[in-house]
Amino acid sequence: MLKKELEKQIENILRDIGVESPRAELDTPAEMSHGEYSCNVALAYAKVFGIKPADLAQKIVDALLAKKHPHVESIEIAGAGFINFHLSSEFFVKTLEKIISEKDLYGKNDLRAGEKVIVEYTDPNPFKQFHIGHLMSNAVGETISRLIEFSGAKIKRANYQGDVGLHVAKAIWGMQELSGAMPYTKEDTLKKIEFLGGAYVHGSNAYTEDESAKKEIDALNKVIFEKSDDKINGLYDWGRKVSLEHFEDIYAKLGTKFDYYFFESETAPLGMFIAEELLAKGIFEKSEGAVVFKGEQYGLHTRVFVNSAGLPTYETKDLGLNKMKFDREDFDLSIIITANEQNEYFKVMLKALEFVDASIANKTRHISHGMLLSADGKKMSSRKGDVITGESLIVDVEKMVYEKIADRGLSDTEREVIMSQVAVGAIKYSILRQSPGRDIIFDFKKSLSFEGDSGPYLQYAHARACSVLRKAKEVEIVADLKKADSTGALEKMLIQFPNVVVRAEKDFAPQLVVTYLTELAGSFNAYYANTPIIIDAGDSAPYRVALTSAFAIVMKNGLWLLGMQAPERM
RNA sequence: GCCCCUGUAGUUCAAUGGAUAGAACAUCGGACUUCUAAGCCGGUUAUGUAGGUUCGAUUCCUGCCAGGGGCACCA
Repeated sequence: MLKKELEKQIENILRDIGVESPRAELDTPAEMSHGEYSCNVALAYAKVFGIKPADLAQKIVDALLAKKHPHVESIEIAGAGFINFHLSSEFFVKTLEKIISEKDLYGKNDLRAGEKVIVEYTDPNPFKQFHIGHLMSNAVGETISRLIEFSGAKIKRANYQGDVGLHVAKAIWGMQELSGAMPYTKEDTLKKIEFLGGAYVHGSNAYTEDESAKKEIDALNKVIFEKSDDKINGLYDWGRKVSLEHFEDIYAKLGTKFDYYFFESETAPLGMFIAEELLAKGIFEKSEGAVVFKGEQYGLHTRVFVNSAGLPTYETKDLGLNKMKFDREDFDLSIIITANEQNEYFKVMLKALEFVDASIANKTRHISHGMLLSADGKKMSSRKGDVITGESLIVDVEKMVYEKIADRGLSDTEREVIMSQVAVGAIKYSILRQSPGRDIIFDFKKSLSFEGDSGPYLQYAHARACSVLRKAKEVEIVADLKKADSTGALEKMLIQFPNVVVRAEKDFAPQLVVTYLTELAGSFNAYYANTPIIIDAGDSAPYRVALTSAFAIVMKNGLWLLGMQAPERM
């Protein structure tokens, strides 16, 4: 890699003039006129020599020029003492060649070669609705999985679902109350899901509003956990199955394929075993009839691991879950993605996990996504039933896309496929455009807008490029990089892709990919609007077609990283 | 009360300690006999506050102000 070679060269020069273990890092300047790479070592080390940064920069540049790298066109000193590198047109042509020959592989790196990583995300609960929060977890988790995969690791996608616990008791209590309205087996999934959702809301409201219902639900929770009543078991099996089948439909649409499914009903027994061990060791203690972990001694807070009824809480199940993951495979890294409201909780749970197995705890990392707030800044809640389900959101956006592409001359099947791809792209973009962990103000109208900064903007640029490539084929123009135009903004953007991927992967920052692709699409759109690519392009046509092809590849790879499809027409 | 997170343009968001803080929406104004106008070109507007560290701070540290989340048997 050119970047590393240049960094090494600069470090050697610094060492020659007396800097001990120097570190030189090339940056990508925000301003294109500053070249493709810039270096700030002169500013950092000027004080060591007691000279002006510009003078030190000159020294370094002289040494660099004495052994000039063949891919460097020119080196200049700018600003307070930045060293800016302008790369040669041969370098750009070579990179474009590389993009076209590597195709889907372009932009990959080997930072995590040989590693095994597990990412847990989405985590919807059977008996409850799949709401927009799950959509967010899925979008973030899928893109982080793909970034890690693109860095050479073997990735396993895991989904952890709460099939036991108080929410199940609330739902089953509600099912019994509303049993008259229970859909027949033949009726479609949506009806069943609606019924389940309603049952949960009913049970949840009763739990807070009606003291005797609360007692019944608490008792039911124990019955469910012990599987001691056949009739309840029947309701349980029905609800669980309906939920899980529904979830699979959504995963398919979102483009996620899970390798492992974990259920709380499985993690609870292992968790209980662990909790008892920790209690015996004195790490956990009894308090008011419950088993608790006092986090205060580590600057955290106390949490209940086994409640006074003797049932495991989420805390204990999580201990079992994280142990169980490492029983499956020996992972180098385990990532858990949840909403940011669980940040403090995870600190406590991970602290407790240290006492179970320190190496597992050290390899486990919690990443949070933000909460979805409605336009008035309030939290959307599933307990009150005013939730927007994942499904309804996707369907609403799909309808809009369907209308929009009515006059594109597409077949019905094409139209349906594109509708879904663009709708999912629009939703994922609105989630991934900002840094994960921050709340998202979800304004329906804006999030569903296809103008400007949006998923469809990226997909549209890609579809246009594909359209150009189809045209090129039609008029028999073969891509060829020999007759290069002068290097422009589009070429400069294209060669940055691998650097962006590395940064995004290191920081788990998908928004960097989003921002980059948005700028890249802008570059292509401007190029497209101002440059004849085929018609009236004369001798330049083969190069311009090749450039268009390189753009389409990078855009497609970038969209893949974000978990979005790249339709060839729309 | 204690702990954590966040304050950037009218609004929604970007910005690995670096150069003139970058987009989009909104708004106003342009271009089109051409390969997809979900597009292109141009105008206007921002780092909560007071200090500190640094050659250099939106970024790191401290105080204050404002908003959000968490803090015992939900997940």
